Amino acid sequence: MGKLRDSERTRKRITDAAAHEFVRRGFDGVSLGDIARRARVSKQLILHHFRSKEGLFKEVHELKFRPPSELPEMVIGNPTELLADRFKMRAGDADYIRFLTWEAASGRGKILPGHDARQRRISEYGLALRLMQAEGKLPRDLDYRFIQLAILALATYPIAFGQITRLVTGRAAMNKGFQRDWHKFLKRVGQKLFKYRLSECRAQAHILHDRRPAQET
Amino acid sequence: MGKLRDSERTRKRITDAAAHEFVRRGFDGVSLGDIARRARVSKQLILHHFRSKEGLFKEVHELKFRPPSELPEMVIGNPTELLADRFKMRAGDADYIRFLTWEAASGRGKILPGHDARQRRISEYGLALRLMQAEGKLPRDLDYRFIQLAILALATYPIAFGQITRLVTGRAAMNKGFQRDWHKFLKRVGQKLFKYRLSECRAQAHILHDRRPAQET
DNA sequence: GTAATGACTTGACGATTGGTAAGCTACGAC
DNA sequence: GTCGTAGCTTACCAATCGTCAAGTCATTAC
Repeated sequence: MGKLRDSERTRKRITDAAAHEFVRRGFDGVSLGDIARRARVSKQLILHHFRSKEGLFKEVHELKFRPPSELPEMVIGNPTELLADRFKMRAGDADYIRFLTWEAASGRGKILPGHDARQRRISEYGLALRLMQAEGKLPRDLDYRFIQLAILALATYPIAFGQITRLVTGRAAMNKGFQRDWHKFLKRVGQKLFKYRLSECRAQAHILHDRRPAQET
Repeated sequence: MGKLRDSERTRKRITDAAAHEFVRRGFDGVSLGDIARRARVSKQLILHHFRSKEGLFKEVHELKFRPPSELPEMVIGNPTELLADRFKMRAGDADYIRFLTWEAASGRGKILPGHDARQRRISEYGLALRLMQAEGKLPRDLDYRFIQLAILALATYPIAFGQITRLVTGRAAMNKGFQRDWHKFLKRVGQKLFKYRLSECRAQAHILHDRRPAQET
């Protein structure tokens, strides 16, 4: 039964509402009053549970938008489907992408919330790619970090920059038809990019570069 | 010599300051006071010249971030360098990308400022790509609109999502070394993707799809 | 000259912002 | 029971938000 006072429940009500608002209008675009209204709670109660608007924001990030550091989800299947798979994941998590987009727009040089966990997660994925290269499942003439960045770019951009996707393709990024077609497109791109071809391997052996990008600016 | 009252000059001062602030902190993150301080002008004077904050924003978009509809810049050279060339352009226009990122984050479904000019510009580029397909300079098994979107994705994403680029590559998107390496990477990707190979052409002829994406959601 | 225009200043406006202080009251431990 | 803790409310706050109104003054057309 519902207790009249249940801090956990109200905290969840607040963070849910906050996540919804932050994703849609960004930190500066949302007022505590907006969140309070949506959570059906007084704004002072928000301040009571989370010390400030900033505190609420950090908590929301922690709860809703930090990658679950436990389950690794590192199931990497066929290398030619890396792109398409990643896009399918991204398409199912539009809110997260929106969050990342706000972060990208507003965060010039600021320290990232949850930096360490994210760094770890990303490095793991990069490591998996490097392993595939070592096994000959991915071309070796491409830096695995850049492959990773390219995967994220192709999987994320159409959803993040929905206005561009609409201008270019005439369809919304959330349109099911578009997502199906883009998925197919990425599969084909993945084949062209990542299929292991012995002939190419030999032909491009001379441009194999082992110079790895420096670690810092 | 400087006249004491020169509307054109002060308007420029204001729009310059506004562009700077809007790009860095977004519409909601900036107050008229901020802009006024940077332009060294009273905020009431801003309202005098542009009717409102909204009006100022639209004017700034018009002046600073609308593609110059005159010069076409449609110089498309070697198809395998489409990606790399586009990235070089983007890298030189970081402010514009930042502007696009704010737009992407905040503009869910809103009508775009300067929609028509942008639509025209983008369609022209798409047309150029289709022409290259017809001439056999680009693979025909990829929809030219998706090629266009992929080009924009790979050219824009690393700069727009600077925080991700840093996590993945360890370098800032504005780092010259990164830009050089990413440019080289895109050149190689362009070769793998867009080089015309007769053998593939024959092999993949059966999946040639003429079903074009529908025009609307 | 002088009058009109419009660039610019001053001073305030009501609303809303994030945040504080103090008190009330439901709950759980005992 | 009753008592302390903590969830929650009420009543404020100073600051800042975008905007308006009225006036000053430089410039220009005549």
